[in-house]
Amino acid sequence: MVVNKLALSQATIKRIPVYYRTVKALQQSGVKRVRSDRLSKLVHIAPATIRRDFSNFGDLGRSGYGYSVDLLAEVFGELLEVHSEEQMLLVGCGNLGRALLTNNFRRNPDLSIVMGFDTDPSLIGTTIAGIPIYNLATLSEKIRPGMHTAIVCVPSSAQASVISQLEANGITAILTFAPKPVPAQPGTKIRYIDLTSELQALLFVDHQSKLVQEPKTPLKQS
Amino acid sequence: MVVNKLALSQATIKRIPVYYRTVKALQQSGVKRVRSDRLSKLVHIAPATIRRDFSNFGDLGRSGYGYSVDLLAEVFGELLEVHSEEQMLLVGCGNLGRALLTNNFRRNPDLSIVMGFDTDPSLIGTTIAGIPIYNLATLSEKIRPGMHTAIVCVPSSAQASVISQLEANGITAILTFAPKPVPAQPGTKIRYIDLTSELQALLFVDHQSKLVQEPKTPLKQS
DNA sequence: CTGAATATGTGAAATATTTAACAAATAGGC
DNA sequence: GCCTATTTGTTAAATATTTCACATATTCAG
Repeated sequence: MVVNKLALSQATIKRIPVYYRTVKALQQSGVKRVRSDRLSKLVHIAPATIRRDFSNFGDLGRSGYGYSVDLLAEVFGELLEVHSEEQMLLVGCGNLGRALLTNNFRRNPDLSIVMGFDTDPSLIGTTIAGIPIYNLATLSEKIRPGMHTAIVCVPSSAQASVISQLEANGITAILTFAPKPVPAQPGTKIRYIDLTSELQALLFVDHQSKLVQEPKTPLKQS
Repeated sequence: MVVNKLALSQATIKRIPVYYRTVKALQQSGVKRVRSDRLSKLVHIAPATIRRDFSNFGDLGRSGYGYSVDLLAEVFGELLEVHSEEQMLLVGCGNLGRALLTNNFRRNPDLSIVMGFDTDPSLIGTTIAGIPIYNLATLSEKIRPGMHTAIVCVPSSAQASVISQLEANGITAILTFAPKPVPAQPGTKIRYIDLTSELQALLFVDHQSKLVQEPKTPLKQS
């Protein structure tokens, strides 16, 4: 096996896709080399953090030169297994599901939603953006071997049931937009995207920062 | 001013909305008290972390009893300023924008998108889910005083320009789905939601965990 | 009212993550 | 080829966050 298990921190793992996207963009602009401080401005991550992250993957850089963009693209592409297309399924073809099906990660040729599932009879049998929508009850018939990944856009109330169905059918990686945590089987990785929480946390810090900046009702000019 | 500036960690801030949602749900089920270990199972956060988070807001709990659900709901609601409706605008009414307009945080009566902006002539002047869509060029005319928050669903290439327009019109909190970091003015808080990165990081950890679990091609049963 | 049971709040330890700072290595002009 | 300017990789320090463990406070049954 080519890839060894790396002891990467969670923080580093979350940054790998960001690095990958950025060096790919540089590569496509014809840039051949990049220094950690230049990259820092592009990704908003401190140069020292970038260098430390990169050092996990061997000595990628050269003192006094920087990093080869091509090499970085290759290394991160390998880590993310960009060489093989990940065929994913999506459950819940409401507004958000439809938006994701339509968008379908077109910028990333290695990510592709290939089928959708729903329980709404008016959707079953149709296609959205060319992707067929099946009855969720027929999941086990439609799923193809080698599919490990699902995107879940169902209401919180339906989520637990949907996720256990997915697990029963060999899905091990799930991205879900319903914020209700569910007990997952040991082998299953679930990532929750909680838009309301993100927004509320943003509003909270925005308001907090205004509390400090606000002038303390000055009685006189001075 | 009632609310004092609190020195909360970023980690704690991100959890406040989760706590709020959960205690609200408990409250609506008629639950009156909750212990940190019970809450832990609901939110998937360690009991000690919950207690430490809560201790930031004063002595909310009582030994041998737990926490009053009503009190928690009140405290977190106050922190998040749920009493006043946050009127937000959305820029970019493509697939994702349309999905968010249609959904419009209905579960949260205090969050509301009240207008959309786009540059596409075929959208300008229409409504989506009852929300009017205006020409982005007329932002300064349409925006209402007291609006501080925007959701951005435009392509990465348009993002920098859109964000500086928003800043020029008094927007200080921005949630965006375009992953390209932009230089923001000091007072502006920007939160990036990067779906592709989330998905790639998820796939990465899923694959990593399989590398360990995989049996090492056993030669014989034993 | 008493005492056993319970569950908080927190000091201290453990863990995770970022950042500073610099020796060592390389680049590239001359 | 030499020498100076760069820029890495990394050690050590700083910061951030989580978790343990338990003294203390409160509950509630009898």
